[in-house]
Amino acid sequence: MSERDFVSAAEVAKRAGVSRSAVSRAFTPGASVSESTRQRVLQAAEELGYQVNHLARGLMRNESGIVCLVVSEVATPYRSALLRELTQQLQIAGKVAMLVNTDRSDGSVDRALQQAIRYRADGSIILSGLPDKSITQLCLRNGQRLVLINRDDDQPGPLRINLNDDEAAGRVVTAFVRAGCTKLAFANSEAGTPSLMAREAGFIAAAKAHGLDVIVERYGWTGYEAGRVVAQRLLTRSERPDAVFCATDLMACGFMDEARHQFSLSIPDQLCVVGFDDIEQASWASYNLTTFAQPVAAIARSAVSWLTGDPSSSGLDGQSVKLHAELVWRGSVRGG
Amino acid sequence: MSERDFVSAAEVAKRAGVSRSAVSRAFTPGASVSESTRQRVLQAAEELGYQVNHLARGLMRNESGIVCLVVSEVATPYRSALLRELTQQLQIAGKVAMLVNTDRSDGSVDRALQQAIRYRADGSIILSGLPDKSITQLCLRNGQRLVLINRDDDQPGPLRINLNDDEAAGRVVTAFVRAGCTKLAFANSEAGTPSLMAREAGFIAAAKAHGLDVIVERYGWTGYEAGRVVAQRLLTRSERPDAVFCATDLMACGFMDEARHQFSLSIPDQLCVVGFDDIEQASWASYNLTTFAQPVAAIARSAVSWLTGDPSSSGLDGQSVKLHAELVWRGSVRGG
DNA sequence: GCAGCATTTGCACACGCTTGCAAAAGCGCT
DNA sequence: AGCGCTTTTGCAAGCGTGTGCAAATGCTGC
Repeated sequence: MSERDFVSAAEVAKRAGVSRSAVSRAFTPGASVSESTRQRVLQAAEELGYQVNHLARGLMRNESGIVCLVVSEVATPYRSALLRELTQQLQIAGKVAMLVNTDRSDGSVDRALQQAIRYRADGSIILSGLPDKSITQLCLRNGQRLVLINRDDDQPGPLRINLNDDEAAGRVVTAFVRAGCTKLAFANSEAGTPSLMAREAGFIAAAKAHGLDVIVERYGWTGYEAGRVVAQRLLTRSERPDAVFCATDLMACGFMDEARHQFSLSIPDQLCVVGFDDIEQASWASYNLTTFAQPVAAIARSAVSWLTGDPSSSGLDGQSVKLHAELVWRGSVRGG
Repeated sequence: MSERDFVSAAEVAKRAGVSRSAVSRAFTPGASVSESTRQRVLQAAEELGYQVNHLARGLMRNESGIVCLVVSEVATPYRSALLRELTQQLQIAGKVAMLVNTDRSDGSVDRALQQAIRYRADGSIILSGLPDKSITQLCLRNGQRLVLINRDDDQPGPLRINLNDDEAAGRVVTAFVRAGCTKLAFANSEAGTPSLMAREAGFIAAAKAHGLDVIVERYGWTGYEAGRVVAQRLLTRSERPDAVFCATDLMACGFMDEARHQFSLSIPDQLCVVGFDDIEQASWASYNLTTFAQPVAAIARSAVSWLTGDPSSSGLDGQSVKLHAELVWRGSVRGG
């Protein structure tokens, strides 16, 4: 019972009365087989419960059909939404997703990519962290395609997908100004990833263009708790902000909860809030948060289509895609 | 550049001045190699950037190290938390997770399991839906191990992990009664999965034991929106419930938001609410929901340890594990 | 019936690895 | 040195598949 005994193409061949190559071809789209034998093979396969061994196929073809997803904090709303989108797109493209968790430790992403190489993945998509240069080289040298999402690394080779973070941040300032806010604050985390810093920089720059200063507070790792702590700090200042741009929806949720339940502030009357990501909770009645929608579907589509694309047509090298984050107006800013 | 050209064990062998078998053994824990040659091989491998080809290894050993996770609605808080736990445990156990999305369509789970077989996965863990009997047979016949989480199927073979849903539901009734509630309601979805139905049945039974009736309302698929709709229906009844047990935290969040923002009810003063799952949002200040914590870590541990366990010791057959959902007291019920 | 051609089929090798088996090497002892 | 024993090593046979190549088959038009 415990012994693993899969049915092989040879057995199917015998049952169908054809050669083993025939059954191989019957399962290879576009191969040279007559319709009659193809049917006979398929029938025999069905009866025996045969399934092509993708390990062996991958060994021969030198491409496994596996795409490795490297991600930390999978359980976070934005990450899991992106993950859903990616796996769906991959399945549609006939690939299969391999999921590798990373933590904050240094070699974590590198180990994930090693796994990818060991399974001869056709490519890897990195949602968190950055790979070491050496391992990136190793991947590329092996014909592994790499996609970096929202991690701006400047080495050539990988496809880099990013958003217009700074421009988006600029639009927040005009929204705040139009709402009559004057004391702007930015709630960031200490993670310091390029996209977070771009939002901060863009916000500050646009504020300066309006002649406004920005109070910046950073704490923790872009989660709900971090938002509460930052709120705690910002709202106890002598000069209390009347508008906050949070680097992340999760932080915005924490911020709003703290503002309401600990400081009894009313949103948007006394405080305007804008977030980023448009996670599901942003649309919940308790938050009703105006925020920027990450185009997760578009991100996934371009990642997958580049991974599965023809190498000659798309070019394996140093692409950079910039996508647009759309502002979703809800009720956390006055006068939407 | 586009050609995939991995370095093979043969090249490592040549560089290290040993036979190909030696390098194979150097990478196989517990194989018979002298420490000196092992070091030489490892060094050569390092220099060449060699990574064992797990496709070929899996082909030989007839076990790939892949475990397939079959799940729908990955982006849901409870699902993604379970997913995080599972992938972590799998990585610790030296396995790697393959993620397959399913939708509500019928053959969806079956297709996922076919993928698993094609990649000769060592086992599959099913978080959503139920496989067809025939495909289950196929899996088991192939020595694929199967784990079903919260899906009570009674066919022998797979490991079935469940919670004490009905007993838990009973404790909700005593909590409501102690809070002085008399008009009980149960907010369910139309999904009709065994665990949801067990919660409903357990709740009704315990209420009856207290001489109380329960109004049941079912709508949609256990999400936030479903919770709002059910609230809409329940709270417009002539005899408005003063206590609601929601089949799911997500539904509870929707329910609470609707109750507060559309019906201006105060929780827990006018309405007590209990949920199930203990998703992260349940602990957010806006909800502060008393609910049952799914022991996701324990679930993942038992699933993985059974999958990776010695077949002779654990026995491949018909295990059933029942785990305990712990009540987490927060502020959505009076008198916690 | 046969030449000429397109289509289909089978053979055999390759892919990169593991592992049983027997030969070789090391080692402690007389 | 020689024996018996354990450890290490290399050989070669697989694992299940894809695919180039040549042989075989089918088809068309005379």
